[in-house]
Amino acid sequence: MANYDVKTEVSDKFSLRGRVYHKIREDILSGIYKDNEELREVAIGEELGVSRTPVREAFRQLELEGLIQIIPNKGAYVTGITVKDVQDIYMMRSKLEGLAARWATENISDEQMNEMEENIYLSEFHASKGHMEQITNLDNRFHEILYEACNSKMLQHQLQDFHEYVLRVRKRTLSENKRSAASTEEHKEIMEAIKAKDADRAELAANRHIVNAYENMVKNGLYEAYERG
Amino acid sequence: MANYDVKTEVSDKFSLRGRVYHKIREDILSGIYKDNEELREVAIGEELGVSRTPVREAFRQLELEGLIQIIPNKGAYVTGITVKDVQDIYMMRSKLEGLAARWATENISDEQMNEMEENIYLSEFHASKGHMEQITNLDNRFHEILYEACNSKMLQHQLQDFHEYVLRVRKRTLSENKRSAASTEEHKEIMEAIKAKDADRAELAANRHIVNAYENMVKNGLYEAYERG
DNA sequence: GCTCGTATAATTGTATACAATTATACGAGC
DNA sequence: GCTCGTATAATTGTATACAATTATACGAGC
Repeated sequence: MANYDVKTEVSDKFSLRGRVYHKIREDILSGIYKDNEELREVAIGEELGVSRTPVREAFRQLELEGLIQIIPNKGAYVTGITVKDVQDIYMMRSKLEGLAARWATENISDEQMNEMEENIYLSEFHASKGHMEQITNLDNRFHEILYEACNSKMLQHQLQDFHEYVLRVRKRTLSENKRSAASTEEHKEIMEAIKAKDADRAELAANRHIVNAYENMVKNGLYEAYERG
Repeated sequence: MANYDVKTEVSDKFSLRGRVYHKIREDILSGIYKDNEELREVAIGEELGVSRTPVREAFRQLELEGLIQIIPNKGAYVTGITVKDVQDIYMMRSKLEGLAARWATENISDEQMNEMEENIYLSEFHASKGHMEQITNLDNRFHEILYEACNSKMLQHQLQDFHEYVLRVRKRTLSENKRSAASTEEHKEIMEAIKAKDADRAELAANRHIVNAYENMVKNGLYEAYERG
C-alpha cells in the first residue's frame, strides 16, 4: 500500500544484524540502556545469541545515527536522547513539515489527494467513536501521505527519521488525552490549503500543527514521563 | 579551536574502517562510483589493502546515510546524489539555517559573538584582496560558529550533515565567481540581527542567505558541472 | 596508606574460515 | 535457437582466531 521505495532504512529486519540493530536501538530509545552506559560487544552478542560481527555492524549504524558514541579501542557509550533533544527535533520538524506541505501543494497526485481526504473523513468518524487505535494509525498515515506527496526523497527520508525518533512520545500523547480532535482539525486545514493550491497557507498550517503537538505534549506532562523512560 | 564535542561523526579517520568509510563516501560524492553501481566487498577491500570486515562496517554506515542501498544477500548499490537532491537539501537547509540563526540569537555567548564579528571583519579584508582560500575557510567557519551558537546538538548535527553533502558544490561556486562579496554581506546581516537580538530578522536573513547561495549556483551553471561529477 | 609500575585480564580491531545465498555457465530437451 | 534445470562459481552472512589496545589487579617502594 504505502510506497516505501525511497526510504533509506536498515533494509532487513530478519538478518541477525538487522535484529541486533533494532533491538539495541529500541532499548536505547526506551531507556533500558541509560545515558553513558557502556555497551560491550560480547555481552550483547551473548544476550541475543549472536557473535560479535553483527553486533559491531549494528554499533556502527547506531553511531552514525548519534545514539551511541564509539571511542576507538575503548568502547561504545550510549548517547541517549534528552528532553531538549526531543524539543529541538519538534521545532526542526515543524519547519520541514511546513516545507513538505508547500511542496505537496505543488506535487501531490490526484490519488494522494484522494487518500488524504479519505484519511480525514475516516479520522473524524473514528474520533467521534473514540476508536483510539484507528486514530493513531490514521494520524501516522496522514503524515506519510504528506511526505510522499512532497515528491522529495531527501525531505521524506528526513521527516520519517524525525517521526521515528519522537514516535514513542507522540503515541502516548495521542492516546492519553483529547488532542486527537484538534489534531484531525489541523490535518484538515493542511489538506484544504493543499487542495486550494495555497502553498503559503499549507506551510503555515503544517508549521503550527507540529508546534501544537509539541506544546500539547508539554502541557500534559507526558514529556517528563518520557524522560523517566 | 572549534568545538566538535557534540558532533556525531565517524569518530576515527585513522582506523582501517574509518579510512574505508571516508574513501568510499568521497568516491560516491565525487562521482567515481556511478549511480546504481554495485560495490563488492572483496574488490574494495583489495583495492585498499584490507579485509572484508572493515569494508562491511563502512557499508552499513553508508547505507544509513543513504549513499548506498544494501539488498540482503545480494549486494550494495550506489544511490548517489542527484541534482534534485542537492536542490532539496539547499531548501531544507535554508529552513533549518533560519532556525539556527533564531536560536543563536537567544543563546550565543559573548565569545562566539566576538568570533563571528571577527570572522566578518576578516572576510571583508580577504575579499578586498581576493584571497580565495581564506574566504572559503572563513565562510565555512561562519556557519560553524552559527551552528555552535544555536546551542542545539540536534540542529548542529543536522546542519553539519547537510553542509558536508553540498560542500563540494559550494566550494566551486565560491571560488569561481564573484559571489563571495555578496555572501559576506549576507553573513554580516545575519550577525547584526543576532547582535541586535532580533530573532525574526536573523531567521529571515539566514533563510535568504542559503536560497541565494543556491540560486547563484544554478545561475552559474555549476550545478550541471556537479551532475557530470 | 598512597603512588606507581608491571603482569594479567578484558575488550576492541581485523583477518579469515565456513555456511548460506545468489549469479553464472552450460547442456538437455524441445 | 530458446527455455529451463542443474552444477559451479561468486558473493554475502556470520563465527571465530589472533593481534592490538585498554582496563584491572596487585605488589614494590616510599
